[in-house]
Amino acid sequence: MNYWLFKTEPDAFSFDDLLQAPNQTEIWDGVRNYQARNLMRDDIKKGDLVFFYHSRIPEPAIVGIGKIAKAGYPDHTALDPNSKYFDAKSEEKGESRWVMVDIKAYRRLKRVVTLKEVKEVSDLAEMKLVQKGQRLSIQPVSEYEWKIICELGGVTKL
DNA sequence: GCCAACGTTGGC
DNA sequence: GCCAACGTTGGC
Repeated sequence: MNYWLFKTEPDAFSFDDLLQAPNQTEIWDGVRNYQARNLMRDDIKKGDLVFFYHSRIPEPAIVGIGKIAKAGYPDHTALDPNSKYFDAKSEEKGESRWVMVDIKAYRRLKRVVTLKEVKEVSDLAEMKLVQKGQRLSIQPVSEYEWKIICELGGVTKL
């Protein structure tokens, strides 16, 4: 079992949107960064748990937990000329060079854990989230960090 | 293969 | 909305 953190701008797609999706499951498409893609392709497995992080808002925060419902598979939006995620290079090749996963809502945190709080906890100082210049939209989270944040979020039992 | 120009991310 | 930090692109 591995743990991850996915960033999203809630104006575009929020944890509430995931809760309201059919079967509370949605494709995680549109990732166009090689590092993030490689994590989805190689390391993210069905059943892994994911912190849902809301970025680019006045108080960025971890708000919920999702579970990987389907491991990495080709992101077909790269081949769809009508998609905002269309990728000409994938089309040239005839196959998508990008990867997506399916994620299912699992648990809302009882309390959101803000970026500010994460920065204040010395045991979380190593988290990618709080490293300077870290923009990766999909990040690994250690089991230790996972537990601390669950505790801060009021989630004691998964 | 270098690197300037450009585009994106995301906290503030 | 600004802008620093990054990632990608493409001419050479």
